[in-house]
Amino acid sequence: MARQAKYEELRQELLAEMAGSAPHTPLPTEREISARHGVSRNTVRQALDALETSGSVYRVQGAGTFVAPPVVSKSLALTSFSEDMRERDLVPASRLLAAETVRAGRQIAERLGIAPDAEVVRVSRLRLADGSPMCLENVHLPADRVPGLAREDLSGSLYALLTERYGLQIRSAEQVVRAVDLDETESALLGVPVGVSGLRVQRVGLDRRDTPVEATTTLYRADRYDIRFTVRRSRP
Amino acid sequence: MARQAKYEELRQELLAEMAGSAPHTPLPTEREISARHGVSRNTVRQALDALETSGSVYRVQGAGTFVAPPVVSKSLALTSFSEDMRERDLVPASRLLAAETVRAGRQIAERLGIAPDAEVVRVSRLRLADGSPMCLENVHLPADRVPGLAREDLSGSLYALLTERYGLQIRSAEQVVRAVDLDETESALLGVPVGVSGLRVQRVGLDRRDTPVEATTTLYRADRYDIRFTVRRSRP
DNA sequence: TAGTGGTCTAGACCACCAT
DNA sequence: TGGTGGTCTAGACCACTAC
Repeated sequence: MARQAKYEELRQELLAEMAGSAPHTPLPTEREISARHGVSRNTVRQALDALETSGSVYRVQGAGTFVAPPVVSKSLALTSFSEDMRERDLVPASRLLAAETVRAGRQIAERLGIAPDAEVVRVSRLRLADGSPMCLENVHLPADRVPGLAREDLSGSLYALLTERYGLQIRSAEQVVRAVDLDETESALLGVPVGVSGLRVQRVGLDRRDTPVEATTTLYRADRYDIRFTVRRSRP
Repeated sequence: MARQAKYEELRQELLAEMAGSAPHTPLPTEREISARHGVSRNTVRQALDALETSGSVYRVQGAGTFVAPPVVSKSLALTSFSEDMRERDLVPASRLLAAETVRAGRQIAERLGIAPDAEVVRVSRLRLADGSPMCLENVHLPADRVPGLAREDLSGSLYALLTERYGLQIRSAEQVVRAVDLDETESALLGVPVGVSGLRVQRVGLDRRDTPVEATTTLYRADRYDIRFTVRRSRP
């Protein structure tokens, strides 16, 4: 059994202690937290690093660490549709449109790093939030890595299925976001007027060896969906 | 003068050494890099952390650290329009549409955390890439923090001007991305047909104390612009 | 000038991977 | 099993902030 890391435990404790504090309230100094919780200062810094990355605190050298003001957006993380919807307080659901094995084709092959005539499993689903359409999702996976997938239960989380049934863990993803005009079929499925805008997210999911496992194109209704995130200046 | 940190120096050296290597080539072990460069292993890990975040290497516990395969997207960082275009090998330019002092109004006031009747400087610019329109940019700044801004030279980088002239450093930003239908005026300025889609990015720039400094809405041509980034699974 | 976060060291043990 | 990255310790000095 993998034990919880100390800095992770500390992170959660600090988050709980901060819960009632006003923005810009100073946290105890790193040395104080270190002494009070009986851990080294490096461990405290690991916990604070995580809290800073997630946008919960900010640090000013020479001054201290402070509770960050509430933000609209936390930093972007890789989430499944279900997780994404639950974070927005919406109830996720799914309607399977197609599940079949086909040849990859040039574009999918390039994204997955396989041969164009290799077989891929294509799973097409209409995803719902609070009972009404939110997006169209089209997933492609190399067929040899997911034998029998098309016959599995595809109503729930695909990521969970990949992990439990096939031992495939998606650890990161490359995404390309673009605005597009929806065509007639897409508009009809999403329940919006013809010709309005949609948000298209193309994703390539990678395993821990940075090898492509999944290529997904998702088409969101522009009137119900946006992407929120925090960015930081990297190197000055 | 601020000296360069050792881990930053090491990061650049490792990046240079990796330049010719094939994807998945193992790097030396952390202990080896440590010995060879005469730094502690923690410092090596700081350098590797940065390289992992930027998508240059990936690490597998128990196995090693490896050169990451080339990716379409690096992790998202806060960049100015000029920096963004240069990364895409395009030449940035600018046409000033308006620079004036106005009342904030409800929406801008909320984003900047100021009173609705407070004064803000509004700078509206058409931004060009390789000579043709790329986006419409509308920046709002609290007037009391940038006195005289409307009379400055606004043809170049606004971020540089804010830093040099007013000592304002934008360290992070919250962004909201959405697909929208362009109206007649917007289409005309961007040089696209009426009714096509645009990508709208709303940004609130924050200083090192997480205080809002700038609220910007940028409208990109969907046919010329997309957003690319890498996301990682956060906590399992 | 005192105190803060930022960087760095030289150890140590653990969890995990390949063999 | 031996070697890897992941975590952790107990120090130290530096750069910067606030007073």
